[in-house]
Amino acid sequence: MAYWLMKSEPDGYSIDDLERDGVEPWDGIRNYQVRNMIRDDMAVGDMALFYHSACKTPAAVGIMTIVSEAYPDPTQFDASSKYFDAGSDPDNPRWLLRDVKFERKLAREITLKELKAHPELQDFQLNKRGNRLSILPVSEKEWSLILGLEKAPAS
DNA sequence: GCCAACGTTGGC
DNA sequence: GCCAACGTTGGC
Repeated sequence: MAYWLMKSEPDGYSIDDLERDGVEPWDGIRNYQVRNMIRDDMAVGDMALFYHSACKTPAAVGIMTIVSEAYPDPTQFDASSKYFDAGSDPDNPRWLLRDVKFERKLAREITLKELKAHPELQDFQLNKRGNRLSILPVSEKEWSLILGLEKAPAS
C-alpha cells in the first residue's frame, strides 16, 4: 500500500466538504506528472493526507482513502467548467481522476510550518523548494512521522 | 530543438 | 499582492 498527500484549496473544497460528501471524485488534475501518478502509481486502498493549500494556514487536516481506479475526469469535456480542455479527445481522454473517501479529520491541523521544522522531514517533497505538484507521494516513514505529530501538542 | 513569453501554483 | 519556481506554448 502506498501513501499520498493531496492538496486542495479549502476555499474551493475543504476537509469539511469531503466529510459531508463521503466519497468524491478528485477532479481538476491538469498536470501530466500528477496524472501519471494517479494512473500508474496509485492503487485502490492507498491512504492519503488531505492538505489545505493556498490559504491562511497551509496544513494537513485529514485522512482519506483511494476507492476507485483511474477514470476520465468529466470536467475536461464540460465547456462550462473551469477545468474544460478543448484539446482532450473523448475517445482518448487526456485527464483522469480517482474517487477518494473520507476517513477522518486529524485530531489537530499539522501545519506546513511544523512539517518544515521537523528534523526528520527535511527530504519530504512538500518541504522541497519549488514543489508545485498537487499530489505527492509520502513514504511509509514520513507517513508515520507525520501522524505521530498528531498526538503531540502543537508547537 | 531552443528559448522567450506567458500562465499557474502556492507560500509569504 | 508579491514573487519564485516551474510547466506550457509557440515562433523560429
